[in-house]
Amino acid sequence: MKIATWNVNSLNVRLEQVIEWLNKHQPDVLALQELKQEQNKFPINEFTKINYNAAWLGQKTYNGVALICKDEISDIVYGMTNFTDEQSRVISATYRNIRFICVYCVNGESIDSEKFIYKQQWFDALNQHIIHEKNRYDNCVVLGDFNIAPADIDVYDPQKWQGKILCSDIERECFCRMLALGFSDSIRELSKEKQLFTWWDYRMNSFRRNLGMRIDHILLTPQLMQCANDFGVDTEQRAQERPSDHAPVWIECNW
DNA sequence: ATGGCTTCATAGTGAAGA
Repeated sequence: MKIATWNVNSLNVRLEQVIEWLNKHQPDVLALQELKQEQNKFPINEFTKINYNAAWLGQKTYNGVALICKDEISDIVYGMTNFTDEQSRVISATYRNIRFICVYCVNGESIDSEKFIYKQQWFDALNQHIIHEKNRYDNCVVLGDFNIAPADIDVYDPQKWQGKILCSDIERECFCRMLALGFSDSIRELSKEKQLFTWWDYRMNSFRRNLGMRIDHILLTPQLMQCANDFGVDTEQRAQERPSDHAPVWIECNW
């Protein structure tokens, strides 16, 4: 089974690239973030045309998440349990008896911002949601744009970013607490201690200079982690014309 | 130099992303 996640930074702009990517890579599941598209504008026909199903949660202008799957999707939950959020950031669904939780986590702007308070509250709610889902399903995947670089190795210039948004101790503790619920950071484990990035700022020629961060993650429960055998970050996609600032990230497991 | 670019929005002295 091939499982992928990609923050597409507007599905309106990137639809053609997403369809091409699905055709080329044929993942079983692709989690998308930042659709930036109203619920009723989601181009479901473009996905069914190439034999994919989808569950999505959109809104105007910002956020928006989707799960694109090769086969039947069931038990779709929109948003988080016990947390009312006007922002469309979470969708959960079952595919081949595995629970997939697609997340577009709060950015937070800066650690002295109001949005950073929201980020912390939001992650508390996400943990509760994950606990709830994990009680219902043995095998879970939490994947998406976490907006957290878990360690210094995940940052191109840790000195410059020390204590800053995406890299603060508070955020890294949030990430650790999530793993402590019973998940592995699959890309980190499969790549060992190798540095790799999933996002590069549009500015400063960041991609060409490889000034990036690893903020998109695929978290796996133990049985799934045990059968994970390959992974990749599709930097070719980030190198294309008019790319998203995030690259697709994928893992393969014998499931 | 706390900028640089991209998207969505509106016509802002923009807002937000990461």
